[in-house]
Amino acid sequence: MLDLKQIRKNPQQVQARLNHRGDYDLEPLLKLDQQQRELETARSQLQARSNEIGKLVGQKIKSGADPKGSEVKALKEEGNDIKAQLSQLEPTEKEIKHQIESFLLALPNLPSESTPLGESEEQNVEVRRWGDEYIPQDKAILPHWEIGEKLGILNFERSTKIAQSRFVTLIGAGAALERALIQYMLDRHIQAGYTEVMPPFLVNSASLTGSGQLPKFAEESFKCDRDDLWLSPTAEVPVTNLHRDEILSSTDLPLHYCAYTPCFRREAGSYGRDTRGLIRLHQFNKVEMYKFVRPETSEAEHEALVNDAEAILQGLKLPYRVLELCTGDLGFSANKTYDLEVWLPSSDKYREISSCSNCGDFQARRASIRFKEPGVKGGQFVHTLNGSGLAIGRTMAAVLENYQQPDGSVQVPEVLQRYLGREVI
RNA sequence: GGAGAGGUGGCAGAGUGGUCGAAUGCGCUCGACUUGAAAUCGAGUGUACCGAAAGGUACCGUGGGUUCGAAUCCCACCCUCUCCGCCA
Repeated sequence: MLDLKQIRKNPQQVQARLNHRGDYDLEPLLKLDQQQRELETARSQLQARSNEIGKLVGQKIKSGADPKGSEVKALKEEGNDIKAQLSQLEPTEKEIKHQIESFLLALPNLPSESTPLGESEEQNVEVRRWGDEYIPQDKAILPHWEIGEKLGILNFERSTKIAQSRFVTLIGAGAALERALIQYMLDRHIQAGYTEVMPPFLVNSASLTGSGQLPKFAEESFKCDRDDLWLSPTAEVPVTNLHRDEILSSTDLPLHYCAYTPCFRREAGSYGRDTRGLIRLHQFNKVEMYKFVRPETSEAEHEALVNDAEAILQGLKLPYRVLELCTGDLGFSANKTYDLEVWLPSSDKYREISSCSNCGDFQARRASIRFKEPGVKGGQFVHTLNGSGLAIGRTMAAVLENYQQPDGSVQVPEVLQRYLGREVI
């Protein structure tokens, strides 16, 4: 959520930065804000008098005045009069406040100053590449779903029977490989100082609002309708809300978490895209990294976060590149994002496997997560960062494709061998 | 699902119609004492909004209602805990 005070103070500047992201008009918000403040002034003056009357009546009666006498009666009448006026003002003000709130909740984060300008992914900027030497040279490369089905470790067809399309069942070595990837990633991040958490996979509406998925992206998540619970689309949601409505001590910061969770996404509007394989499923596993940090450290923490995600790909010897997203491609809550794209030889291109975002104080404002310096009055919002480290299904796809052998088998990456207990699948 | 208890400041916990934004304790901050620390003593210590300031307003789970006046009374809802049932 953006800071209303900042918008009020520099409307043109905020508007200009929002324009880089899309079509947003702050005019209605500024009008509502103006109205709200006028109403608030009028209302609080009436309330002040009302409070005064309340006290006066109490005093008079206590000091022996006749509760039914004319003096007290006059005060009560004035009190009733004020109440009548307030009953006009209050609902109007409340309604306007709601409108302001809804408006603010629908505005995306402002891009950071350093984010490249652009309208779509075409304008994303490649920052670096790694692992060219590991790109397979073999021409007869099969897509991962064919490799998986041949080896009998992935089954899509039967999954439609169990659930729908866009689900997969992992079998035998496939299931084991998935587990091995999860554990390898968690172990590596824990080693790097992240604290593992395993949160609830169902989250309530307040949590989704706190991290930025609601109200705008309700269509993206599966909902358990009778319970105000949703299937979490990413661990970012529960982990953000681990500290919702908290005032942390500055000595607790930074907080570095990692979490394995399944992720559930409706993928509404992506019909026809990536219909085969592990790339776009309604349910997938992911290991997520998440940081709560002091504002002045968030940029450095962001760079470190990307490096932590890269470390996994490097460990697995999977070729990848790092992109910085342009303003038009930035996610709703992010002010700056690096995407990691892994090499998928079957389609002869890089595909997103991790997204590492700095959200600044955007989520902290929504979820009310502050920190306080001991001995200093007042608190300030933390900065939050999140990054996939990594999406497991897509990593599996990359491993199957990059490690496939001419005989149809798949070499197990060295770092996974001790988890899997075998060298070849 | 059934029965009961309860939701108050960073935490614990008092408060059942008026000077209650809220006792007390803990914690925290500052000061005194001390070589230093502990202990002790003293002072201070919620959040948000409006305002240049003085100051004002709101907030005791949420939303309504009664009243001149509500943390306190009434209604509805939500949540948490305990016991029973069911269950991995």
